[in-house]
Amino acid sequence: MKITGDQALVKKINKSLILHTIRKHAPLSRARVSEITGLNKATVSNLVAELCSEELVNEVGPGESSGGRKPLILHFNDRAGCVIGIELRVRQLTAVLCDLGGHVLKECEVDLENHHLPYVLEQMKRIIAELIGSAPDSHYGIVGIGVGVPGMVDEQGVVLFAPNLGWEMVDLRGLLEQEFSVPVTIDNEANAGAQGELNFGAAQDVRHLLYISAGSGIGSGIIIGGELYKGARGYAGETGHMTIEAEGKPCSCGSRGCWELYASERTYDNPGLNLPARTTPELVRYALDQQEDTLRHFRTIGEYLGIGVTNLINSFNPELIVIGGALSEAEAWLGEPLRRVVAERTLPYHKQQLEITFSKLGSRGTVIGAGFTAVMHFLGRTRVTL
Amino acid sequence: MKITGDQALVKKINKSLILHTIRKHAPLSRARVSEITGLNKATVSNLVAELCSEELVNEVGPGESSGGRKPLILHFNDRAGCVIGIELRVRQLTAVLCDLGGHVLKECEVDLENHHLPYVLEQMKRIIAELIGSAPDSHYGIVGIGVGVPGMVDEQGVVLFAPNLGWEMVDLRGLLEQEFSVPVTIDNEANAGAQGELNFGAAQDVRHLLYISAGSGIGSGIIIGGELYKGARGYAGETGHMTIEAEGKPCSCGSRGCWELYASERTYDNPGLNLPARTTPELVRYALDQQEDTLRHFRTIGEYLGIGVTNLINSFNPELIVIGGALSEAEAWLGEPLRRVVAERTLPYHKQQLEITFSKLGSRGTVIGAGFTAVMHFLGRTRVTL
DNA sequence: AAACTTTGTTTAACCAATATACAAAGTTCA
DNA sequence: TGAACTTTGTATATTGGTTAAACAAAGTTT
Repeated sequence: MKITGDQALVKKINKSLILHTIRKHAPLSRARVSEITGLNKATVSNLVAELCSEELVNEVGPGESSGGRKPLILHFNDRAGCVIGIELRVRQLTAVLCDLGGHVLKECEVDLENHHLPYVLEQMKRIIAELIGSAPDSHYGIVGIGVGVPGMVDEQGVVLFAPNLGWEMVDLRGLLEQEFSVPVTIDNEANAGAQGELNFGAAQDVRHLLYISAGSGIGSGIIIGGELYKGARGYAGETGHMTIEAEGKPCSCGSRGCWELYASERTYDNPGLNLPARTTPELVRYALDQQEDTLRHFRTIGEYLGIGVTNLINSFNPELIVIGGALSEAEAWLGEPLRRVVAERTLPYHKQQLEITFSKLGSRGTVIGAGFTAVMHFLGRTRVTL
Repeated sequence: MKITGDQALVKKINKSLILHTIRKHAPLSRARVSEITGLNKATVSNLVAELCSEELVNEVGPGESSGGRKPLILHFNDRAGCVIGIELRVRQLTAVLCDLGGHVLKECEVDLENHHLPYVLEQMKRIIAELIGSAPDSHYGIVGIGVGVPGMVDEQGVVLFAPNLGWEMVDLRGLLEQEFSVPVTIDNEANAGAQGELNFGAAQDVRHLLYISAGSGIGSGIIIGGELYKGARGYAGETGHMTIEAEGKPCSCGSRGCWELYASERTYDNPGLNLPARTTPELVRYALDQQEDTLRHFRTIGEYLGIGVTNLINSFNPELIVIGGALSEAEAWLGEPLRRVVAERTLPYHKQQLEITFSKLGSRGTVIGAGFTAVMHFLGRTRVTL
């Protein structure tokens, strides 16, 4: 049964529109909301009253007059509730407590000793419980938990396959919802990162974004029309296994010449390179000391990143590309070769209008994005397409 | 100013829903429409009455009773108007006159002697005028012209770049609208093909479709959520220039190792191959005669197609992939190697749920799709996303 | 202090969907 | 055969949302 139109829907659309207008443009008056949205002043007044009584919006007193009656200033009430954002990584678990505005209230980290599901789940539950315990009192309390995991996730929040954890078909959402009785959203780590940059980082208000998470592998978060695109079964964006050398090195995925064999931290293990270290933070320090092998290798990685990025540009024609993940810390050395290769290899029209930047949120992008996914899930959004 | 909700919008949503329900499920009764859409019977009655008086829907008399009063059968009125679909190719111009149901009423073809804009435009105008002249009388007359061109097109219908025609920045929509005073839609040839398969061919009711047009080059039409995805500037889907060999053959686009150098008709010119012909239809005949070099080459093309298709699967995770374009005529020889390579190279979860088929509409897919784009533009569609 | 501006609310009107009742036209089964 | 049931489609009154217009409140300008 499809979605039909009735008055309830109209109200939902307009209320959602007003809520998100206030969230993005606060502080502002009812009159300004009416101007921005095109809704009648009376409609705005009514719906704002409801939003206020739902504690999602606050009236914080009069503002400056612009030649008439003083406006009553509205704010989105960041403190109406809290969410928990979690990033599950290979060696660590990062978790944050955020308010509805995405402000981090508390942060913690645990090292993981192994990847057995019961153990990892135990750690997650412990850290979540701890954060929930330290959450400030609020009208809605904890409204959701968002998790970013290094693997493929379907629409139901089942981790289909996470090679770095050795997980297959883990119903992570079910397990966490059962424990905490709040809505849980599970997302691929790159998708969470994309959400973070889209809402708080380098990609605010971008319609078509490609977020590339380059770390121990490569994954992409694809935002189309302001909306996360997950594909038919939820595992779009597995770009690390894009072939860039038809007869290249064999990959653990069963294919050959995969992009991430040439442009991720997986290259560090290559013995021929003579690298003085095996982790990005260490190599960054060597690069700062002008260590030759490191500089050369970063240049190579940058160039290979450029090849894959070019492929994605040709397919998606995004407005903006954001490079995130552990490798983004090497921006200083990757940026030039990456942009050079993209400029060399893309079609002329792409060059003019495409921007490539590195993550603004750095290593916290994913965990903030995961949390924010839960916020958006709580607030909802109803829109019309013509 | 954003889209707001009011009663007019509600009506638009429901009317659009009913119209498209009838279009897809006809013949059917009002009661059935009410069931399918979830709308109240009275609402359906009212809106169907309007659609009838607008001639978009016809009541064609009573149907079979299922134990009660006989239903009054409704049809979408294919004959309420006509559209013209045009496919502009390198050597030819194909045009069809279609009714609103996508049925071809008349078809013609012109050979092109050169690609100078004035000459091509002259031919297009002549052929369009001829088809308009032969259109049957109908309530709305000619409601639009849809064109598929081998190049990149922006949202305004400007052909940004069409290397095979030597065109740059041609405002084709403007030129045609000025001449004929009906809405004109211009689309990339692969996008038009995707629309054709989506509505009439191998991909009916698929939500996420990837249509790959393999001919003199390779282009892709990307359907996301049932909607054509054009990217930030309208040139998403330029997948032919995806790198599959980082240091491969240089391409005329300025890059190297582009997919279409290995998996399109561009391979035919490679002197080392010893091919007995240089066009797909001829080679198909040789393949039918078991000509060895031809069979081997088709196998190679199929394998390389598989590599690129794998890349796109990893990025987009579509529900269905349809291979169209001139090379689809060689399905018998391309299918096995293509599917084999995809099976070898994709991640395990992709294999289970992905289908790869070849175009059902064959060479007419593009021109029908182009026409149908004009139909959809005329009918409009208003929907809600939660 | 009078005139004008700006903000936000109140009022009445409008209109689309809906539930409900109902009419029309069929089938089923004793 | 005819009474009971089914199905289809329409008519009616109600509901509940947006809106235009008037208005009230609170400021600025001259």
